[in-house]
Amino acid sequence: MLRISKMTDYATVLLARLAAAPDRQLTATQLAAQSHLAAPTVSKVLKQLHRRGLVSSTLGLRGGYRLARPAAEITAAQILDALEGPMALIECARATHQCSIESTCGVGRAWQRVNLAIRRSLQEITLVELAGLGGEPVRFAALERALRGGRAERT
Amino acid sequence: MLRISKMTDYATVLLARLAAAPDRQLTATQLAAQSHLAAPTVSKVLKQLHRRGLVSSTLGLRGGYRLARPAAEITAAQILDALEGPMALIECARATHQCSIESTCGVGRAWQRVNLAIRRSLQEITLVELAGLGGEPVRFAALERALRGGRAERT
DNA sequence: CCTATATAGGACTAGTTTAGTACTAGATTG
DNA sequence: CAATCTAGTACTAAACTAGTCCTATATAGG
Repeated sequence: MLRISKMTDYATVLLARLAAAPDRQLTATQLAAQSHLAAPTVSKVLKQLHRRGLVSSTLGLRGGYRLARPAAEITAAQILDALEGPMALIECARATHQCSIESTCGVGRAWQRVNLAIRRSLQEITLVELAGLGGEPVRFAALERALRGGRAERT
Repeated sequence: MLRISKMTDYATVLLARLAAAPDRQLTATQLAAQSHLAAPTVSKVLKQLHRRGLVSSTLGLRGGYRLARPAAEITAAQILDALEGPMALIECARATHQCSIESTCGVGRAWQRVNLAIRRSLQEITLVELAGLGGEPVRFAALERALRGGRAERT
């Protein structure tokens, strides 16, 4: 199905809310209310985002969360990595792969290239675009550039 | 993690084997041996591929499987769809979505575009390339073209 | 100093999905 | 009619996901 988890989806929504109010500091409760999500779940996601350095937090009374850096410097790939770990379409594409037939099947290599292409495109999409703040829609030009750059060997 | 299931991975390997021997007819047992996979699992995947029309089969003694059409006419997207159903990064991107905050969050729309871009790129990758039969590696030019075509509104 | 409000971290549970197996039925060849 | 295939379905075990709860800690303010 090639899907991202709900948590990652939630994370994007929450980050988009934070991006829309860069100067303010929002609590987990506020974000939950804005997003119509359950408070404990929101809290969990924000904690994870903090752990991975995408948001900064203030403890105690009047505490809350805000983006750790400008929305333009947060990419879709970073969000995915933060919530789900480094993405890999198939096991073969991961660092420690052990495939007895890889030398003959060649499929792994092909998937790896697809994997890389998708990954690079996700690195070019920023939170600004995901949050719809840029005015313009997602820049597919960026996608193209990423893919073109990924083609190490010329055709 | 943005991954495909093992079954889909197996399907690709099996289809690659069939693509490598277009004139022959291979049994599930033979394919299992070639691929170092468990016979029942291979059988299950092949049955699914048959159901979705990617392979044709012959019953009875001397039966077996072969590709339903040339490898060049089987795409990565078709394989994914056959094994996992229509792909969608997030729930919002599916046909019957019900998201109370979609009008304000805008995130769903952005993911949908990413989704579409990936999907189109997968439609341009054929089994020939996945199986490594084309001589040339996966054509990233095709990926680019697909993405460029996906950009309905100009920048 | 004490309390209310926050985040931080971890443990835990229920539900769903995935992977794999087993069994029965039907088709074809010889 | 027997051997060898595929077809379909049902089932089980394991893994993952989503979500909740509890405890600890930090801060602001009375």
